[in-house]
Amino acid sequence: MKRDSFQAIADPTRREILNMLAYKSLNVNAVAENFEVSRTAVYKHLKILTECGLVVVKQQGRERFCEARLEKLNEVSDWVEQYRKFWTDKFDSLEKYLIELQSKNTQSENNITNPSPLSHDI
Amino acid sequence: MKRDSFQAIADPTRREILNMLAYKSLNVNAVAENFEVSRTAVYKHLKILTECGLVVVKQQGRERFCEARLEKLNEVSDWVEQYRKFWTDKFDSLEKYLIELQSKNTQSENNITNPSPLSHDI
DNA sequence: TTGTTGTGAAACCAAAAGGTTTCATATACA
DNA sequence: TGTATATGAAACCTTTTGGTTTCACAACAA
Repeated sequence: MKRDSFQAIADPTRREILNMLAYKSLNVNAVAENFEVSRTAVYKHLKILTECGLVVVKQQGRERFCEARLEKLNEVSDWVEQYRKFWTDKFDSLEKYLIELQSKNTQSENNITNPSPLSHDI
Repeated sequence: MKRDSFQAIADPTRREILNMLAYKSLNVNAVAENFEVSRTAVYKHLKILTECGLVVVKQQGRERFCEARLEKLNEVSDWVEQYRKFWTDKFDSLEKYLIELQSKNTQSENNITNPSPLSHDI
């Protein structure tokens, strides 16, 4: 289906699911209980979240526990943050933010992830 | 239609439009010229972006200049940033791990592409 | 005036999204 | 064993999405 995080979080139910799973894993039924819509509908949302990596599922007996992988949101964060300066009115704040970002980047220059605000990796 | 920013940026074409308008205003035709799809299709995207306030239109003669209002993205930013710790913490752990690893074996730095082996249990 | 340009809107279409009900099946438990 | 539970999948439906072609019209330019 080639879904991405942007599409996944466009739906308010899916955002709520992510919030619900942020601090504790729940099985499919437990997630579904929190919504008006049917279990099957929630299951489909979970499937979409799984497809784009925002949720992983771990089988445990007949239950399947859903776990949020919120670090996948960095794809969205990176895109949005490149425009942060447009709503951060005080230049100081932006400067501070950039400095903070810069220090992070230099610390990790020799490895793994591309820290560019435009990167869509991992 | 009660659209929100989350839905607006779910579409890649609309994200590209926003990027295009980030630093300069363009009239409708000028925006449309940059895309494969028809002017009418682009116009509809612009309408959606206008409806949720991410773009404002200023008439000038027979032309309508589209201006990005990227500060409206703070709705998205606020939501995403509340979860930043979920990937910043991991990143920190990875950094520590790599620094430790590098001090023992410098060659290993090229092999690590995914921080998931270091996942915290939440 | 006449023709060209920039734009909005209408009618239409196929596919995707989000939902439902129903059924199948594997696991747990009395 | 037999029954309840947790889940996945299929079939189906309606609305939304993203696109098209076509037409209307105001503003500009010759």
